[in-house]
Amino acid sequence: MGIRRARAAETRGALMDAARRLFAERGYLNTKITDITAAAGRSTGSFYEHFADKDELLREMAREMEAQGDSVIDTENSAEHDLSDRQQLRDHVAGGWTVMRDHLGVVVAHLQSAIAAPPESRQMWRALVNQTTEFRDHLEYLRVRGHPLPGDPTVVAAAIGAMLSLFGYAALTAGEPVASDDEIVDTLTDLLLHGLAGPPIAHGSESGNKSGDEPEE
Amino acid sequence: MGIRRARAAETRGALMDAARRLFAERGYLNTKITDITAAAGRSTGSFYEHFADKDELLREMAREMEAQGDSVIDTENSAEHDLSDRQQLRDHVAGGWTVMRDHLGVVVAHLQSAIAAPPESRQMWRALVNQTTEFRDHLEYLRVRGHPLPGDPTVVAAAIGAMLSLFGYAALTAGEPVASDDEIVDTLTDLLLHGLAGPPIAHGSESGNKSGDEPEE
DNA sequence: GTCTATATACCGATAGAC
DNA sequence: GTCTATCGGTATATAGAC
Repeated sequence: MGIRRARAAETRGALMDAARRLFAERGYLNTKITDITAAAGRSTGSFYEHFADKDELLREMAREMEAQGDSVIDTENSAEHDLSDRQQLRDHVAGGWTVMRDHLGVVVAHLQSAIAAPPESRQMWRALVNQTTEFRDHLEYLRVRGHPLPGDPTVVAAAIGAMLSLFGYAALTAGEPVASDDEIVDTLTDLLLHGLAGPPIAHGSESGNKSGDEPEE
Repeated sequence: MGIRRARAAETRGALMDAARRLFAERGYLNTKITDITAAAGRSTGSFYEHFADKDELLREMAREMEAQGDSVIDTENSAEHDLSDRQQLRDHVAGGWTVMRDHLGVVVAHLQSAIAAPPESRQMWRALVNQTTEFRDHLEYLRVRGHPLPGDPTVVAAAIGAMLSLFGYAALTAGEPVASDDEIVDTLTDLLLHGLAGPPIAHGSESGNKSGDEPEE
């Protein structure tokens, strides 16, 4: 491999690394292309040798993320998942949470990009549905087996995706941690599994929750 | 009342009406001040006689909305609400849904504005917490009475707020209705009340009704 | 491929006539 | 208060030297 190509790949990588960091800090919309090149120690013009625009850069970052084996919600295709089983549901929630943590820049950028689009483009609904196809399949699997669902699987999946996306965005950019990762995953899992009514009373397990953390205003 | 003042109020109203429509269609971020003035049939400079900038216009729209008696989530201060009661929970969900429908422009603008801000500003988390203070209070009321919650009331309320905000945004801008309003409200209510596990086999409230509803096999 | 310099476009905001 | 005209700042994208 020639030196030129190595240098090129290096620049490309430097740009993407810088973008990841800046997107997580300042966000996608507020990060200018000159910010990225400056942070990467390259010139403005160099950017366009590798990407057509900021949007293509984001798509490349998403491609790379998924190539690493992570996806936005979950990747398991087994489809034989029982989301009414706490452990399996928790695995899904935890998986999504981890992805958001580890790829905060990409996730932030995606959400900002989708919501900055004109509402009439319907982009947000499409994004939500696309993000949750696996989840919807699992719900349909449940329904086929006679399990009662709160509503149409697509709608339920989208609602859950909306919760995870926006809550994740808010909590992971909140500065001080809202709670520990485990607490959050447990909370979201229990909320999604049994709702506010709580689990059927077998032995009235106390809601052993106590996070002395009070996020103010 | 002088003609000048009437004309001024008229302009102000025309600008706000145009903004409401444009925000709902094109969104807050994509609507330029000149778009608003053009749609209102006024000149660019006229805008600044009534509002310092687009942000102040939005705040005024929000003020007007709340002055009409609606708020983003709910306005009942009774605080003696039992969110584990389906009817009361449904009323809250339906209330929030109706507000989003009737003030789509303001709601769209608020969400876009909050999520377009730099993540480091922590604005989204603050917005979520502020939007759901009432809800959180109701949850704390539940907890005090010994009802088990999925987690910290602030976190649970924020998660629910995130779901309603983003799902509402997506569904109400999806073009063709995702489902009827009643279906959506019912679905969200049931999801939030009993989760994916579903209600204990014979739908009782939280009473000692024997549960044991777990999908077989 | 990378750089510097710049064209282009756009939008927010203001000045000043009426 | 409303208008027309314009300034000033800023970001994208390109041109052309190296």
